[in-house]
Amino acid sequence: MKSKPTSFDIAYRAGVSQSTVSRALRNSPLVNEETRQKVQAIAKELNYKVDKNASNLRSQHSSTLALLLFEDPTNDDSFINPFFLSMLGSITKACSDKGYDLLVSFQQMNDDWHAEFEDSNKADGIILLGYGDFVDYEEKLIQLIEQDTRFVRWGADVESLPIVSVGCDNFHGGYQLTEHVIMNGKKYFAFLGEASSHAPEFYQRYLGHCKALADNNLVVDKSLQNDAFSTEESGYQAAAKLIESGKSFDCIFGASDLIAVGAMRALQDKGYKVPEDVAVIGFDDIPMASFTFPPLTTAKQNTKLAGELLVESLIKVINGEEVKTTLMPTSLIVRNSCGS
Amino acid sequence: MKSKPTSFDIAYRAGVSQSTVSRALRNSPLVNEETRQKVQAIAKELNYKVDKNASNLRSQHSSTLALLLFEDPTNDDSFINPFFLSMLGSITKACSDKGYDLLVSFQQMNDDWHAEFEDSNKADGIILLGYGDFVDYEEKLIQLIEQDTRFVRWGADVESLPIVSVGCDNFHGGYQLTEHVIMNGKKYFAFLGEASSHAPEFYQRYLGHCKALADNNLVVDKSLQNDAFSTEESGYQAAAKLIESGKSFDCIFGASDLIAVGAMRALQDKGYKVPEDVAVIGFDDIPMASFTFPPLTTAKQNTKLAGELLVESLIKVINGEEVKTTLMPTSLIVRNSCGS
DNA sequence: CTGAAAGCGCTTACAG
DNA sequence: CTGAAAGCGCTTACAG
Repeated sequence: MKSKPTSFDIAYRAGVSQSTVSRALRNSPLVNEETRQKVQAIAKELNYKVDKNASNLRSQHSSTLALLLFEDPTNDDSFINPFFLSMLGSITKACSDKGYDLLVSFQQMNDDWHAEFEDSNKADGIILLGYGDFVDYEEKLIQLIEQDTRFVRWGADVESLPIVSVGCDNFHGGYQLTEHVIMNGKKYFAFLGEASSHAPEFYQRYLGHCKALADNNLVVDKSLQNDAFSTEESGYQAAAKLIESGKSFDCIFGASDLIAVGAMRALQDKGYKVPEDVAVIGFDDIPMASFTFPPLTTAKQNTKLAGELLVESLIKVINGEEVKTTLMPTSLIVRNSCGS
Repeated sequence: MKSKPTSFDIAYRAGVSQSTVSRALRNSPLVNEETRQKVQAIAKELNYKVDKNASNLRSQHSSTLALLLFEDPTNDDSFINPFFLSMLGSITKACSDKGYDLLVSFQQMNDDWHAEFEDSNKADGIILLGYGDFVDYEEKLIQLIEQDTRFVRWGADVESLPIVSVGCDNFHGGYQLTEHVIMNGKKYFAFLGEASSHAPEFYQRYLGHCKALADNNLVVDKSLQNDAFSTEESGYQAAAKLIESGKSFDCIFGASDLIAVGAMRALQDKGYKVPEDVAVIGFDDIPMASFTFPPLTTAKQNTKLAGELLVESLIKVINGEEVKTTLMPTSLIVRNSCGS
């Protein structure tokens, strides 16, 4: 295996100093055009690439962003939530566009994630993506702040802490979705998903949902809210429990599409017709939402835009620019699961 | 912002030399147990993390793997093929398990991907994942070999080159799927997907398909094969063209699930009943396959296992161990789109 | 078991 | 516009 060329090899061939090679390669204005061209030609010929470890070490930044995906340990099968998977896709694309490399890692919620990447100088900053008990999560966020780690996160705004978040208007999404189903004549809503400060996104959706009910003179029946976390299986179980309880309802609002899909399956297994007997609505608009039977009405979170905003915000944080938390709108996607 | 501690800071506090700190932190057997404990305690207290840039530079390896996702530029919307997305998920998990970091990047098929990651010492090796015209792709592979880049790839075996691949038994998968539908009484098969050396995976599926037809005394009608690449839209178009041609057929074999899903939609838009009028089968078993209506019969490629094999194989290649190309079995997933 | 020293391949003041 | 030199923070022979 021939050893890789260094900037000294190029300097030697070009008849200039190594410093000049370094400048020429980075298009420094301090270098003569002719020299620059010669150096670059030789670099190309030798298939030379700057050693990033050396340049990062010297310049103390890495042009690399880290993505930390974390999940609630309760969900321990090996599949990533499809919503986060599509975020992962859009973040990867956004990083390429901005000229950053992306380091991806998984952490369990209970791991000790002392921002290993940033501390070890492998990344300039971190994007946090995942669900988990927010109360536990908040502790970690505080640690990150104390360590001066530069990061942005996906999720609801955390008013009590100086954190840059990018998230969706969950409240409005929940409101809009509920209102739409009310227009279709449904009156008795069940909500599947934790509605507490342990799950702020779900909670906001629930609050929007309740507001829509109240604004339409409908009653919020607390006993029709069952906890569920974002998996199909959990949605199935929660819906099954609801059905067994014997309470009557004509719509199930799944706090996420995965929950809604599981709920729909539970309903159909028990002989209910969707949407005639019970309408079902979800949240996220994951790819499979348009393929369920009937196709799922949901609130779309724009993952492409979210990925771009997350990356752009983090780059600004790294550069010390001022950045504000962004609240993206959701869009109502009407399909057939809500009765039109 | 306080500056990060270095190994010298720890050495000073521990009253030992910096070399000893370095050894203690890497659990070298050359260091006294007591010294080691003291050093590690201080490191923890200062929240010290080894600077990876410096250690990689010095030791000339990085404990990082790079994943190069490439796509045919014809598919230029921002969504990654869901099959690769789930591979991405499993590769990420496999890397964490093996103690490697993962750098992810996108490349267009026509980019100059001179293994930028490896050359720049950011990664010890590369995993190649994507579809594209294989003839173009092969050129790139040859370049990588010439550069002594360590890599493994997902896909069909390339017999002519010394390359480690991990892939599925596409031939057998195509055979098995076709045979199953023949059992269900279908006789006139259309195949949507390029069947040539430009797309070896699809081609193998096609060949397996043809063999199954021949073994069952059915005719292979070449005019019922239409090119398509792996998007829903392309599948829709190819199926629409097929329908317009007026030829008769009672089964469509989509070379991938995405193609099959698009074809199913085209059939239903034209008033055909699936599977009564026309059966549809796909390949991959992407998440949405179980949610289409009717649910799609397909050949499952085990992405979890694939990710693990890819990572393990690459690590072996990096360590100079001998590795062979792996051919994973596919499994027939029978749902309702094939008539039982 | 420990320390002094060299050096990985760059970038960047500093001097001209 | 260019070059000589220092130094980023480690790892690893080498010597003891």
